[in-house]
Amino acid sequence: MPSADLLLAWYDRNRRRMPWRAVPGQAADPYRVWLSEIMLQQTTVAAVIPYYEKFLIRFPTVEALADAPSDAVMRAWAGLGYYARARNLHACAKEVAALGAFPADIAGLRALPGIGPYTAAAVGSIAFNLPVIPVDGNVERVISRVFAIQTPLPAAKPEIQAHADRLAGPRPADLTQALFDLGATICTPTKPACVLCPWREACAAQAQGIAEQLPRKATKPARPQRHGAHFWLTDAEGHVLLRRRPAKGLLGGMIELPGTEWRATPWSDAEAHAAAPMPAVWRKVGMVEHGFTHFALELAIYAATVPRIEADGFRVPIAECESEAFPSVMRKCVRLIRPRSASTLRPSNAEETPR
DNA sequence: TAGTCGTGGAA
DNA sequence: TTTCCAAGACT
Repeated sequence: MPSADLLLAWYDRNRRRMPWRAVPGQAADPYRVWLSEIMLQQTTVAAVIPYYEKFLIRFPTVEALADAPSDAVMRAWAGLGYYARARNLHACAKEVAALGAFPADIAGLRALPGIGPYTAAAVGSIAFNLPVIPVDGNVERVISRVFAIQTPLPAAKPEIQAHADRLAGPRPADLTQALFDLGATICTPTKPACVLCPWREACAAQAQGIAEQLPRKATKPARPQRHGAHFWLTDAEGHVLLRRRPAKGLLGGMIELPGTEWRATPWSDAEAHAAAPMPAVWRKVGMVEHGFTHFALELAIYAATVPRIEADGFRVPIAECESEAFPSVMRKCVRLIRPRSASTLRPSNAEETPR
């Protein structure tokens, strides 16, 4: 059985500094812990930091976030991905503001939008010092190795959770962050630094020499290819036509150039012209490629200028479209047309212009 | 429960 | 180049 005290001693010597972490000895701010945990879902620390800093300046408290217009939240999140997180973040802030404070128990946290079993345990342990262990990718890897679990993921999750639960106990906030740090710096996916590991003596995988082969994972299906066409339509006054995507589903609530559906077969020029927002002399500008988690996307980009735009959507001055809530794939499309816009690729710091 | 849902950097 | 991966939630 691995020793929590051993891990905590290692943590006290090696704790990593991060913008959302409390200074040793001081209480953590539940708002900051929660905000960081939502952003860190399936997202690297490096990608999160600039967004976290920006959110904290723009929305210093959960009340400020709750009172902000939805479009301001989506713009601030644009580029970070998994946009349902931003919608749930805003909804959660409203509920917490109405409650007066974050719930200090697992059931109360779990009932909030965007907070699942992992995040409830993470916020519970880090912000409220509840004796629980959040099981994320790091903890899955550490537990799989320490106990030499051969069951492939995701089937092994219950087994891993059961082992993790038994580790809970002393200094919950530090123990949780110690496990994160161990997984991030020592017990890494490839080439784990077992020689430096505080749990080396207790690790079954290390004893068997199979640490790097764990955790085992079920093979994933191949990503299909999809195709679409999107349109850069400008008018004589220097406006461009944009659209807001449906509130739910892929890139829900985000802004896009008007376009076709994304299907398995490519769009011919004739098909694309027929699907354009309005008749015009369309010129093919180029192609944009983008990889999503479960499919690869190839977009043909067409451009045209007309005297007056008459189509569904809304028009914005071309120079101001940088501040729109574009997901990355759409920012790539815009960059194809306006190469200079690359400097504002991510994250957008432009002023908000509520509509 | 198995899919859906982004992104960019590392391997 | 392609694949893998990162502090998962929701349906």
